[in-house]
Amino acid sequence: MVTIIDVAREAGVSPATVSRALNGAKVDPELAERARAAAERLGYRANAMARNLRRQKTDVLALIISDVANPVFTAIARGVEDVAQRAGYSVLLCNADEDPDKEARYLEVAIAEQVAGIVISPHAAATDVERAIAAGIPLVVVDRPLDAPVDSVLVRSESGARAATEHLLAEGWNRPACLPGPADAATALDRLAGYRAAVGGDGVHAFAPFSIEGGAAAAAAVLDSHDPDALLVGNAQMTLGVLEELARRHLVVGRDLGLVTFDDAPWARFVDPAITVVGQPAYEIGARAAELLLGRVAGAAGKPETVEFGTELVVRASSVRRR
Amino acid sequence: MVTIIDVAREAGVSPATVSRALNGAKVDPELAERARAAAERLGYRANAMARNLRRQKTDVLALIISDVANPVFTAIARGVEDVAQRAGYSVLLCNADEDPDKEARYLEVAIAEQVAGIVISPHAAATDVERAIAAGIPLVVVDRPLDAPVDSVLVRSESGARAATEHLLAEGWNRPACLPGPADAATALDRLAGYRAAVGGDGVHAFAPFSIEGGAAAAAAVLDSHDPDALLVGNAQMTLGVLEELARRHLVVGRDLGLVTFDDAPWARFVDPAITVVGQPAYEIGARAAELLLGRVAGAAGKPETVEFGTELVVRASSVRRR
DNA sequence: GTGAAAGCGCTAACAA
DNA sequence: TTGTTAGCGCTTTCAC
Repeated sequence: MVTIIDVAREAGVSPATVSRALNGAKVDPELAERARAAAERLGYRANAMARNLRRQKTDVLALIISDVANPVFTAIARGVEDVAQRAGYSVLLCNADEDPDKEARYLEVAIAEQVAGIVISPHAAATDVERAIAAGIPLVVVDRPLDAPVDSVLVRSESGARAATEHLLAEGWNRPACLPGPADAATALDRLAGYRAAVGGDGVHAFAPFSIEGGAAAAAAVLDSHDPDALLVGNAQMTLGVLEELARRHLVVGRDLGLVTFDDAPWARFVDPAITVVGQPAYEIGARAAELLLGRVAGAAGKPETVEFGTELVVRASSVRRR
Repeated sequence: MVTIIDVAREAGVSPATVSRALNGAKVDPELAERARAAAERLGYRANAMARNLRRQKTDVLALIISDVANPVFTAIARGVEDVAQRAGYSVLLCNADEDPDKEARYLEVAIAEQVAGIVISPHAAATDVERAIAAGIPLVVVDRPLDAPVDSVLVRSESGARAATEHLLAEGWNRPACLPGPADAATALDRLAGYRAAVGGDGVHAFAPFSIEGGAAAAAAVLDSHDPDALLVGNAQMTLGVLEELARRHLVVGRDLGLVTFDDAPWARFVDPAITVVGQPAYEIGARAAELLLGRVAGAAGKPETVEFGTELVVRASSVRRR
């Protein structure tokens, strides 16, 4: 490893001067040039660990998302990354995989690595972020709210679910059921609440994980126990499982059953029939979260802020009753 | 921040003893317990930067992938993560987004952060990994080969493309065209070569980026200039664009046109018609790459190793001619 | 087995 | 402006 001392020796200046030259502080142009040339010649890369240790801060943000396979989160990641990149931060992407243990482990890693800030989509509202806060690391929550006073960038899931359900009812599907997701996810509960507001009662629902298997299981559960004529599904992953289960039962979407799902996955337009979705502005959510976070990193004080984005109902064939 | 010195003071022992106790070195059980209790009481988290600086190594691997939105790469990521996790390493996931600049930037970050090792799916065969190698950081390439002597975990794209094309021909599609991907990606060239071997000539092809837009553009190009009756598509993202373009032209897959694509995306079974795919063992690729890398991290010497996985043709409706 | 002390590579305070 | 020096928090000799 070539250190700043090697460079200093090579350039015939002091390590401090090399450091200043490479970090854009005021240095005699001639010496700066010598330092730069020497660094180049030796292929010098500043050791980030040493620098960070000394500076007591990093230029790395951690983004802990609940599922990389979910297109919503990859879009959020893009938003976070673009904003962070532009501000000179790199983003450490961590995939918690809807697993609270993994999530906790990544939080610990983020703290140990002393990241400048954390964006997290917590698996459950009870996720413990105390240690991060205690360590003085700014933290912004996305997608799912948290039982803690932190900055949040959320989506009005409830009104989205309500609008979607009303749309189903208006299309003549009179017995919609709701597959909101896992019972410990706040967004799932919000969706269920919106659904219930629209049906004007308890309705029918089945909790299940945000996964292909979860979707299949939940669909099977409501189809076995009740006789729904439409489904409101919590996310795109689940929808794949739902489609699988429906195919198994020879049920045709748009004829036997109406379908609306959360998340406008890129493939939603191409399945048969095309799927009506409740779209979320995922990229913007990520970007806004990163902006909020960078503000805190820069020292912005004040109460935790909550930003809420609306959803957009994109009507396609799956929710329109075939005549 | 609570440091090891605070803990030492609290426990009435020396910092060295605390360090030893917390890292499982030989310490008197009684003192060890006191140290552990004090650490717990104070909520002590070892500062990873300081530790790494001192130890001159990290327990973080970097995984630089070309596109998080591509299900193949998220599956690879899972494989890498599972193996790394089990060995006590965390994985820093970097999304190069098929952008050589971003890719280079992440490589620099990985070097600066002194990661223990790097798994990378390089955008192009010319990607420069010299600095990483010069810095002594072990590196394993996945999915796409590199013009450098490094460990690689690859897929036999050529034979996969060949088998897929032969399948199309056998199904009676006599004029298949190939949309292999971008001209600077080695896998794209391999796929083209396999296709050409099967058609026994140059055939028809159009290069385009591995993206939805790329797929649409490439499909438009071959449809405008030639009259193919089948398409072999380079990846799942592109296929979404191809489907879009075909819909725009009112061409029906399975009737007007046969279709086979690389990558068994989770949605491939559900689009209309279900898509015949050349599946890759993505998870295993990631897992194998991580194993190889950890071997090198642990000091395994020897020539660069190349592991090749086969592909699997999964025949669905899109390539079967409707009667 | 334990503690004192050195030092990883860097930057910031201080002197010159 | 530049160089010298101290020290970020940790682990690891080296004495004891």
